[in-house]
Amino acid sequence: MSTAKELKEAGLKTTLPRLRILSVLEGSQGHFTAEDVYKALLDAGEEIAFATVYRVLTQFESAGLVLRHNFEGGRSVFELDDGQHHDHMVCVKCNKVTEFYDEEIEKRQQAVADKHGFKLEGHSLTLYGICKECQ
Amino acid sequence: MSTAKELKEAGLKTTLPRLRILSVLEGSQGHFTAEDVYKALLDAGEEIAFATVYRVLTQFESAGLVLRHNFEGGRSVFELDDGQHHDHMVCVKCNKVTEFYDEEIEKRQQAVADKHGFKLEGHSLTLYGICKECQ
DNA sequence: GTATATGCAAAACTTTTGCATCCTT
DNA sequence: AAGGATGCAAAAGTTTTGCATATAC
Repeated sequence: MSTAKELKEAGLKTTLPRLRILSVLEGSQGHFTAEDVYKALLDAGEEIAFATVYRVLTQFESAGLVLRHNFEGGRSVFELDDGQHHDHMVCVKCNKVTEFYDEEIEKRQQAVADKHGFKLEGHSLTLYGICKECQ
Repeated sequence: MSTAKELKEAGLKTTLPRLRILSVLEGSQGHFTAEDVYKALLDAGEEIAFATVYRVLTQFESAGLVLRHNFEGGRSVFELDDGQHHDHMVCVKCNKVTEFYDEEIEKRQQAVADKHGFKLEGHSLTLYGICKECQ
């Protein structure tokens, strides 16, 4: 799965800034604010404009390549969308983000929506607490 | 449950702006952006500064009188904290907010946290979709 | 009277946008 | 060559803050 191909399939031109941002998102952490991405590129010695980071992340979101989350704290957090839905646990001390998936929770959400005649289109579930390492 | 008493118990002086904001929050809708509160007061002919609305809401949050939510859309939403925990369904068309509570979801969240050695302190669950009226 | 709260304006932050220039195809 | 992308700077939107004045106790 070449990153260039991913861009093509999303209908986006293969440009250096986009490839660089994609490669950051594919890094180990998985969850990034726009600033995280910007700094990661600067640290790697790669020039980029902050506005471009936002524009590209927004395009990636529209193209379905990236998910955007609004955790507490006011800043958007972005992650690659691998198609596997999951929810998040965020450590309030170190900000580490851990993913999880619980079939029963998913089912109950749908049941709750159904009960209210609400047509469910998506959801956001985030657990806040202290991760094992920070306790 | 006089509102003045609520303020006293929270350790806050009983001032007119605070009483007015409290009375807005006690209104029927239940969920307000800072702007909602500000406009409600202006519409009622009561002068107030936008900064005061934010300051008071933030104080109320610290005092445990009010909960602050970060739904999609970037603006904070505030509601009185009546002590009864609940989650939210937000209509993506009319922005109406409906509350719900599901015991099973709560339990599963704790179970997920336990499984990861995560000390759960809170959570945020919001369902997005189209409410009955908007369909 | 003293401490605290408010109003106003300005600042701080995050995110978006206009426009000239540059790059991809 | 043509359309779209980037960089820069400025704007927009939300929330916070400094400071003089006003208010609660």
